[in-house]
Amino acid sequence: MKKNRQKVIIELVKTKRIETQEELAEALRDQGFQVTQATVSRDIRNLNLTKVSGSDGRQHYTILEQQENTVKK
Amino acid sequence: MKKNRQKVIIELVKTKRIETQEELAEALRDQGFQVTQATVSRDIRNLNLTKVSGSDGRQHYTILEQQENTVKK
DNA sequence: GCTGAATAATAATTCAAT
DNA sequence: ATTGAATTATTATTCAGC
Repeated sequence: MKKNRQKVIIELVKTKRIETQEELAEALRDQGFQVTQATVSRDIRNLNLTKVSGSDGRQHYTILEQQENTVKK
Repeated sequence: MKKNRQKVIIELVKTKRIETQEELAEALRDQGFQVTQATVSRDIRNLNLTKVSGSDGRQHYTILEQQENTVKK
């Protein structure tokens, strides 16, 4: 189910250095979840993950704490 | 100069709802900065901006507070 | 070192199916 | 409502020039 997968995604992002959505999709497949990049893209949106560029220049996905100042609806 | 432009970028992101880098580039051109998407991409990396997906589904760029738990070097 | 044009790589969406 | 395949849109990078 979706919720399950998303829980794993969070774990993965926290532990591994995921640099692309394909990479994440692969990692998920390793865990037994058969997903494609399309789905990962949607999960990422749902979970509010984003690519951040570390000071070293490499980019990777991270969980994003909600920190909005401008309205959102 | 670069620093100037980046200051404006932050303002723009805070005030307007910038959804793509092209959009940001345009906004900058309105302010008198002649830039292309390539440069904006680099600025965004430098400033640690990222696209976040608001609860409503729309995505836009935001300033990202550093909130890393996993190592970064 | 900073930039743009062109390109490559990546991510979001559409559309159909379930 | 969720997903994948294919497509489109967007972003990152390369390469050359300044």
